[in-house]
Amino acid sequence: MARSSTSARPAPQTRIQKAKREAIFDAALDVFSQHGFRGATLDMIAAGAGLSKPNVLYYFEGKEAIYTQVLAQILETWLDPMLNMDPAGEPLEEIRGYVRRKLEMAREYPRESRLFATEILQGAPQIKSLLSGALRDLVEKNGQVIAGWAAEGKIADVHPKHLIFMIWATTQHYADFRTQIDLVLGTGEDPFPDAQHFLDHMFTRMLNPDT
Amino acid sequence: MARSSTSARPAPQTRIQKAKREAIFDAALDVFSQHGFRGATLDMIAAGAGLSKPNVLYYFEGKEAIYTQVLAQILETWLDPMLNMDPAGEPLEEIRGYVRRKLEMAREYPRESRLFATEILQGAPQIKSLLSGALRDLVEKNGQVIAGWAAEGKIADVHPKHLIFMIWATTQHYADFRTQIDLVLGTGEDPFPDAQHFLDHMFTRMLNPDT
DNA sequence: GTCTATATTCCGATAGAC
DNA sequence: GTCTATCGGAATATAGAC
Repeated sequence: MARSSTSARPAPQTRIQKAKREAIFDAALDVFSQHGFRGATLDMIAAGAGLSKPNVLYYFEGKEAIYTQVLAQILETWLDPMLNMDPAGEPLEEIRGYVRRKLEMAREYPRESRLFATEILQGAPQIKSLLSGALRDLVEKNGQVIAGWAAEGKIADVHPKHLIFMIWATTQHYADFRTQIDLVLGTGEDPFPDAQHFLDHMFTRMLNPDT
Repeated sequence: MARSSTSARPAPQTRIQKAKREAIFDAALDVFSQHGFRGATLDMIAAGAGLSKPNVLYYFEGKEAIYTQVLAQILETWLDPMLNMDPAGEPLEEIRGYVRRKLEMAREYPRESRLFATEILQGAPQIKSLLSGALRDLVEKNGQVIAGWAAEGKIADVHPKHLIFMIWATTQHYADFRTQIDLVLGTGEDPFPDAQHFLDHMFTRMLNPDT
């Protein structure tokens, strides 16, 4: 009679339970990123996970709990482990490397990008504090590194925070607006190779201190 | 017994009817752009328009009809009257002018931008044909003008379509991700003046043919 | 743990009085 | 034309058998 049966829902214990929770997570990411929170239904998530609806609710307290936990999970990989400029590094390489990693993220994790975009578009009801806290500090810190490089003449004199916004906008665009890009390009081809080359070229031109 | 009472809903006739339809349109744009189609409710729209729910349904055939018509309406001002490069114009001015007008649109019509973004994020179910038709042609045409300028050495040699994507991404970002921008900047200040100057500066650097 | 059946809430749409 | 009241379907969540 120690510590069992006290919590409302089981913490992941056995391998099987963990696997099912992950299947639900994955299906939920699919559904929420495509339809938004309100547009998603438990039936869709259950079907995607290969479970019945009540069985999904055995593992999670409810639809909102699933959404909150999925969002929290993706923020760890999204907000923003890659924004970590080394003041001692080669400035152009540091920034271009960040652009490359962000574009790689957009390519590999488009569902996460779209879910994040949906959350922001709707006013970031669940992650306001994270944006004004941890993310703000991260932008402040890295912005100062960039400003330092500019002051030393190692890169062009650009507004650091808007540069970061521009990197976010241009890279995430290839995940969030992928539908539009594919339809406008018309070809069935992967836009990322061209995008990678284009962005590398453009940020190089923007940051070149010698012009 | 000529032509009355045949259509299911009244076409806008009197001034008052037209005004109420516009009030509904405006409220619907508010609600749909913030919550998406599924997240919006007729009660929200009715409240925003100052009408009862059945009264809203007197003027429109249903929720989906409202959404479709609002979307069609905004596309006229959004997709994309500003993308009209003059081959005989000054290249840098043509492109910078387009950036400026797009950013101005993001500032003046953020609801339209967000509704459009939501529609694309969810796979553009209603406007696929428009994207692969009219918009695709527009990008093709203007892309060739830009490519011509690059071939003549009047601007740097950049990938024209990805340049257009970049303009869309960077300008719309200030409408669609405004919540994030405000929280990250922390100050309550309008980000658009800095954005305007920053983007003008950056696109100038990107397109300068002499480097 | 997992299911079928069902309770409950919410929302789009309609009926009908005025 | 506009309202109150309500129907009917959909979706979240629960009950209870197995």
